[in-house]
Amino acid sequence: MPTIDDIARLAQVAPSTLSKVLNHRPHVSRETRARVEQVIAATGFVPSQRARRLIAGRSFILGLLIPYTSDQLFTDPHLLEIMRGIEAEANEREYNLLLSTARTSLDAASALVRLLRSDVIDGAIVVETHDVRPFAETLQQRPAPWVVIGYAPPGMVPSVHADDFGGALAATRHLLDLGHRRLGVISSLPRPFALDERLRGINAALAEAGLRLDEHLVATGDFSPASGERAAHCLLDQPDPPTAIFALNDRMAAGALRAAASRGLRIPEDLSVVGFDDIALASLLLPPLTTVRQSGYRLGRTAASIFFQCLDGQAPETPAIIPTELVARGSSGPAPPRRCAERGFPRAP
Amino acid sequence: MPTIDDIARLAQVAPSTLSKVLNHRPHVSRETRARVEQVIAATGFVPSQRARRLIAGRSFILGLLIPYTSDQLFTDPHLLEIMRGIEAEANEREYNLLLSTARTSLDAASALVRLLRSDVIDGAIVVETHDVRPFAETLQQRPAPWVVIGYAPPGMVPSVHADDFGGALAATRHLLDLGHRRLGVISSLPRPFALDERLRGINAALAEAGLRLDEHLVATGDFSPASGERAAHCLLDQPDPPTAIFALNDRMAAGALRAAASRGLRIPEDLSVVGFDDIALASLLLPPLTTVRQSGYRLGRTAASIFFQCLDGQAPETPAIIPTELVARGSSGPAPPRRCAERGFPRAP
DNA sequence: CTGAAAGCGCTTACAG
DNA sequence: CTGAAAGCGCTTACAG
Repeated sequence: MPTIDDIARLAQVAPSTLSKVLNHRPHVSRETRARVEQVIAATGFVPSQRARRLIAGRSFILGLLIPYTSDQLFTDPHLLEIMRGIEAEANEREYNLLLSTARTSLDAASALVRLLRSDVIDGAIVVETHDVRPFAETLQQRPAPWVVIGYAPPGMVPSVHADDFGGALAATRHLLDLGHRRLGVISSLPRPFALDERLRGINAALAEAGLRLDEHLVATGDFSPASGERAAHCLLDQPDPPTAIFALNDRMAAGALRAAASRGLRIPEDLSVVGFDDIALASLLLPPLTTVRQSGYRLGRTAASIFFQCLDGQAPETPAIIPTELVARGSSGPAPPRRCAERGFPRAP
Repeated sequence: MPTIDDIARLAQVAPSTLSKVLNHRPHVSRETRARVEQVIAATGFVPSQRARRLIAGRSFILGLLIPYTSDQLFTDPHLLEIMRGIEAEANEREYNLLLSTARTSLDAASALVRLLRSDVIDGAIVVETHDVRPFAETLQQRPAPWVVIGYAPPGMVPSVHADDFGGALAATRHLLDLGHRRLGVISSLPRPFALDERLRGINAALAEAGLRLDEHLVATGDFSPASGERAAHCLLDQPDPPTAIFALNDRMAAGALRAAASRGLRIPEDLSVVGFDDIALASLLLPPLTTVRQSGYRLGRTAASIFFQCLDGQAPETPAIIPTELVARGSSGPAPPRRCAERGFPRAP
């Protein structure tokens, strides 16, 4: 690989002059600049980032830290959209994206500190669905700009998250508009902040209608379809079962559809089912799942934008909240006239 | 951040001696080493990678290039498994992973050359489902080790791919064992190499049974569920329709299930459906989809391992072929006794 | 064994 | 405007 000295010799200037041209700095005569630019173009010379970084005192690399606790995250195509969003923004700043995954948040946090210490990256975006405090604590060893995609305690770190509250509010209103009055919910334990927000949204919508959530109608899963199936059975086994089930993620909603099918319940005639996330699966289920969509791309892009604001020494106001959108499909419909002994009638397999 | 000079002063040695300790080099007395190591531990000093890279003449960063033509790839959770596999291997070599996506192969190829030219990365793994030649040509501008996950012309570049042939062979044998004799296939146009291989596998299995693929029973989609649905209808509209449909990816298989449902065909009693990939969706469909699983993690890990062999100057024998596995689920069953006017009987909505 | 010097490929003040 | 010198933070021969 040719160095700046080689090219400078070719262009018959000093390396320092070549450097000025390379960086579009003033104090170079028109003619010199033209000649040098021509040589650069002819040779296709690109200065070594390695040397540049040493001088700049930074790496121009943004870390993306992904703990994948319970590998749930990694079955989530959403993440790829987030990456694309981050990359789009990073490219504009001539930053590259470094990927680091880890099994737990603690592993991710220590990987992050190592990357910062050895100055491989200038800072990071952390995708954290659970608790950002391990990161905050570990990062005290080596402070650097970082941004969380997810929920963080106020003032701890800049963050971006989807409008989980608003999405759940819209979905619940949708069911209320369809005449549903008994709403079952499939939540999870432990419950990430995002699900707290979704539950808040549900409660707010119910309150608007003068209703409140029957705590017997809140079942618990672990985000997996199988757990959603079990939870749906629990709900439908109640003496006064719900006419609609709102599963707080799509995968559990898929399980709920399956539970309904095994009981011979028609969707949406006998039971409405709503999910959250709008994963690729959602539109492929039979019937297609009504759900709440969030834009991973915008989450990523916004997170990166905030990161660069921090890097520039600004203190952006966060959390930034990315809108969500109700996508009404075939799995939700008018509430059945009377819910009673309709469930459980058998059907040819 | 403290530099090696700071720490050397603290430990009362020359920077060059500190460097030796840091890199576990000989010719340091036992006592000096002990003292220096203690200071390093106490200060938590980690040498700057930036300076190291300048000297080493390499970046210790491996690029991962992902063209996402038709964004099909990006709805594929598979990709995340590939990343994890690559990262696992890279970590052992103390390499970091740089992510670069691009809309087309050409964009990706030019991004790759730019990354190489500015010595941000030492080489790359390219996920290419279509044609690697644009990469090969562009890379002549700046040769570097690179490995393809996908199919490549022999001798052009080291590559890794799944055993598409074997997977399709196993799936077809499975259907033949169940008594199916008229097999419909949903393929695509244009057809990536992987699908050619899957078709080869189908033909090989049919040949074993003294059969051959009826070309009227090969329909064409574009990998999307909607296209699979259309293609399935075409197949089922034939005068002598198939008793089993092998869609060459899971998303089209999901479409085929939907087509069957809309015609009132029971799965698998009236029609068997088999997919390929085993995406998360597959086990959630009703009935769960019989399909062929490939391990993204192993693909990634193997690709990285081959990359490092290249980096070490070896010439690994490739393509490496990662096994696939038939996953028999509920969507495939014994062939119906006689296929004739069974299709199309209506059903309560 | 230990340390002073040179150098990796650039950029940044600073003279001329 | 132009270029010689110093320096970013390390490592690598090379003396001592």
